[in-house]
Amino acid sequence: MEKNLSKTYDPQGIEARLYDKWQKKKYFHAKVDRSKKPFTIVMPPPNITGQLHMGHALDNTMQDILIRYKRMQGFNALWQPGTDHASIATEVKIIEALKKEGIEKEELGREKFLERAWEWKKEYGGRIVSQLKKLGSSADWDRERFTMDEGCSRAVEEVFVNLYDKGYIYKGNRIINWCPVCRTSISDAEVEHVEQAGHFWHIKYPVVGGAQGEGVIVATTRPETMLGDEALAVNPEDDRYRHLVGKKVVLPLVGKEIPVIADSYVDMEFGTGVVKITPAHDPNDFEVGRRHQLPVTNVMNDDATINDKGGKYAGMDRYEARKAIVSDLEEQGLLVKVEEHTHNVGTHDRCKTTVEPMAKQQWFVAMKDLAKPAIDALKNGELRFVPDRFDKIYLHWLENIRDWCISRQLWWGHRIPAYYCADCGEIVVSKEKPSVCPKCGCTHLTQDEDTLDTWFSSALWPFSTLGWPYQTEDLDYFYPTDVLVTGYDIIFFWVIRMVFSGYAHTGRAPFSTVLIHGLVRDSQGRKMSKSLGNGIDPLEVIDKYGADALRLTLITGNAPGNDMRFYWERVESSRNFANKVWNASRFIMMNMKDTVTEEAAPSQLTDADKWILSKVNRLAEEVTSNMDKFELGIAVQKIYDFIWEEFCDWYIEMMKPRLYDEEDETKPAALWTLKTVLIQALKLLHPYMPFITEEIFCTIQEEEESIMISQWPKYREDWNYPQEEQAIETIKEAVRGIRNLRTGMNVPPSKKAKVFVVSESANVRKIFENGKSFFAFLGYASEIMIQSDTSGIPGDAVSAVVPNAVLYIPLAELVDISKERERLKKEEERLAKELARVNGMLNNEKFMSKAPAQKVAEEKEKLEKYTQMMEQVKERLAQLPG
RNA sequence: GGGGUCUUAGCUCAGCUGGGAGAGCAUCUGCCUUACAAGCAGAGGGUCACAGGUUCGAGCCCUGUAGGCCCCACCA
Repeated sequence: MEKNLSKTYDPQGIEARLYDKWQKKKYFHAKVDRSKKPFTIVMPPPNITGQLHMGHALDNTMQDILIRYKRMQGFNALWQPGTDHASIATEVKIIEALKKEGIEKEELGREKFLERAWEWKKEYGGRIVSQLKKLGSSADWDRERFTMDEGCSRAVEEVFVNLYDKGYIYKGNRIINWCPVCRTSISDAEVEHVEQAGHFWHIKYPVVGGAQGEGVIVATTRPETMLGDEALAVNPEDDRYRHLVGKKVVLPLVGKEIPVIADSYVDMEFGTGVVKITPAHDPNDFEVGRRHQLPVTNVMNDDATINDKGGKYAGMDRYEARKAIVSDLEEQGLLVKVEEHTHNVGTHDRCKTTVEPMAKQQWFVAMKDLAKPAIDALKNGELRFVPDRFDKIYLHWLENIRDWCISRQLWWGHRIPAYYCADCGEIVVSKEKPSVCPKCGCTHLTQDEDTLDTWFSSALWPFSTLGWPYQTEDLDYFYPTDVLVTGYDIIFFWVIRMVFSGYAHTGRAPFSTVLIHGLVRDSQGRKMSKSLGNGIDPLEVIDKYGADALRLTLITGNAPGNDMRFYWERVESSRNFANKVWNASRFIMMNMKDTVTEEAAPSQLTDADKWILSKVNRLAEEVTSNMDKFELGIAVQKIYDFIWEEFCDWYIEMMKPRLYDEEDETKPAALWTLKTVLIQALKLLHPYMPFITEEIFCTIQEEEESIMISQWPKYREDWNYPQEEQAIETIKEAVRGIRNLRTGMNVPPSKKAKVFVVSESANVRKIFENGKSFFAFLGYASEIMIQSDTSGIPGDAVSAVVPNAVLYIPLAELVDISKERERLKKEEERLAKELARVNGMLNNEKFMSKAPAQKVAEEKEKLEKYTQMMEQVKERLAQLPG
């Protein structure tokens, strides 16, 4: 079965072919099967507007690793994929496209606009899905869903009506965050606070009936809002202003009289201790206004220009108005002073526009009660974050949660299922449009114009995709899901909302573990962004180096929840590893030829075979344990090290003499071991590097269909060979000793030399005897002499001391006695240090009485080993002439 | 204002429940040894930010300090 493979691994072509095969074979598809345990992950639905970026690549690689791992472990693994309609992002794209055609959204009309949006979705919505496939994602595409498909929309209606009926959804006039550019309300989670340099304007409000020039000084950062002032407030404890409470002041420029009120909200220490109260444009003022029954006067239009309540300022943009107002105040002598002031300004996270708090009629979800089970979930262990430091972030947000503004003044999205009666004003919330008004019986009903926050539908994703609100088999079997993988940046937007929605509508947490990852940054640590132009396209990386290399790069050396930097050099080194795996496999297959390699009996295996079997056995155990703890980076590092160092650099090299010798009786055992260990390693590597492992597996294992449905390696007690492991480690040390000597003397590998191994231990001599052939090969030896004493060894040989043995290489013409002494002295020094440390511990009574017995035993063993080596070094030094 | 996190080799980072610090890249030396030069064999390089504490033992746990980053927050 000789195989011809190219000299380097070329992912191009292989990846597409294998992915097609997997899809055709339906390996990704999960069906309800009560005989198997389910393992479910829902994919965070990427926006239909999106293009694959590094964040997606990392997020989906992690999910694919977990899914492939569980699938191989025999779980019925479902990775539920789909896309998000992304209301505002998509709407903006459509508007842009229309603009290019010279069409305004409004003139097109709602219906036509939505047609355009669906067309757009049809054309571009699948783009990111095909990109995810390039990454190797083994999601169940047969189950692909869309947040606005029929089922998900049905779930949205169900939830809305349900929460409304229970009183959790209400409509009200409250302060919301308004984006004047997007012309829609946004939720608190979408507001980003950015520090900005501004001014603190001190304005004098004349007291009604007061003396000439008497006034109250108020400091504000936003003078334009004074047009909507309804009061001035002072702290009730503030002696400076006590006499003013109950009096009236004149609102400058407007001329209307407003009261001075006392409210403990006012901080006496800050500013002048007097606050202007603008109920319509500040959340605090809104609350104060409510307590004091103040009117709510909205002075702005939706584009943040001043409205007709603003008198002469009407029509001006808010910043123009600010300038005009300040200059008018100055003219009237009411501007007392201006200070520099930096403060945090709320901006819309997607367009960076400064949001305008405004009182408006909107729909809200009352959060307090709904948040409770989500808080308890963490405390009673139904839900956990990995890493657990995100617990606090989650809890803090939930414990301070405010009602969620869910209505958006957009067209693309789930339209709010509320209907208004034109005749009597009745509001009907219903899944179906009512034909008549239940109150007055008329037929003049119109649906609410607004749509829902995009996160309202994605909050239902873990169960809406499985059939909810219907009690489907899928829902019953696959829900609740197991792990949710996402970045820390969307805990507030999505994770929290899924959790409380899960409890509210299914009575359970939608998943038990949230695995959090960080951001992929550029090589300078900056966030990758379109505006900076520093983004690296994962598809470009895949084209150049392959999906496996990209995946390995994203997972290696990265701890959960931590950000990472992207370096091309790291992709290169991942690619190099792929190549290493490729060539090791190629080498093994080249040597297999027609040899039938049946399972070798333990008696046929050499020490080296048992050593590597034992190693791969423990590797499987450790990797499994790491993966169960979501330590993907640690797991893959171990696989990498095993394959490259133990398997390639040592084991394959050890095997070469056996493979090259046609007469060698142990050759079949060697081939069997090579193949077996390779396959074990490939399986462990498969979740991380699915393509290359599949390609090799299918070439070497013709009888098996695919590595992705093969069985995950399990620890086997019969592959545990501690003694053989020890034996090979001894020889490895000897090989290193020889190589060090030779390098020190600049002896090229082509110059072979005789090597003497001297040991008083019959056991050690036996170990070397057993490993003689590869020991000679690895140590560039022309001949190996194993003996119990130094008889016959030339006096001018160089030597190296290893545990329980001394090696001698007679290289008369190259030996430099002074260098030899220097080397030995150095070794003596090192051993002395080690001995001092070990003795220190063992002579420490407290250590002896308190340290665990195993640790004490370990140290005693070391003492023995070092003492023995020290003796050898001293003896050797004494032998040296001069 | 509150919270989190980081500070480990020249660079970027690992280091899982405390038991004598690792990787990749970079640097230096020698090798085209019939799987791999995208490779092999070696080497150098770290007071684990600083100061205390707990412990037989601390990169790891506790307290404080300094600096960086992030998140949350209704001082106008």
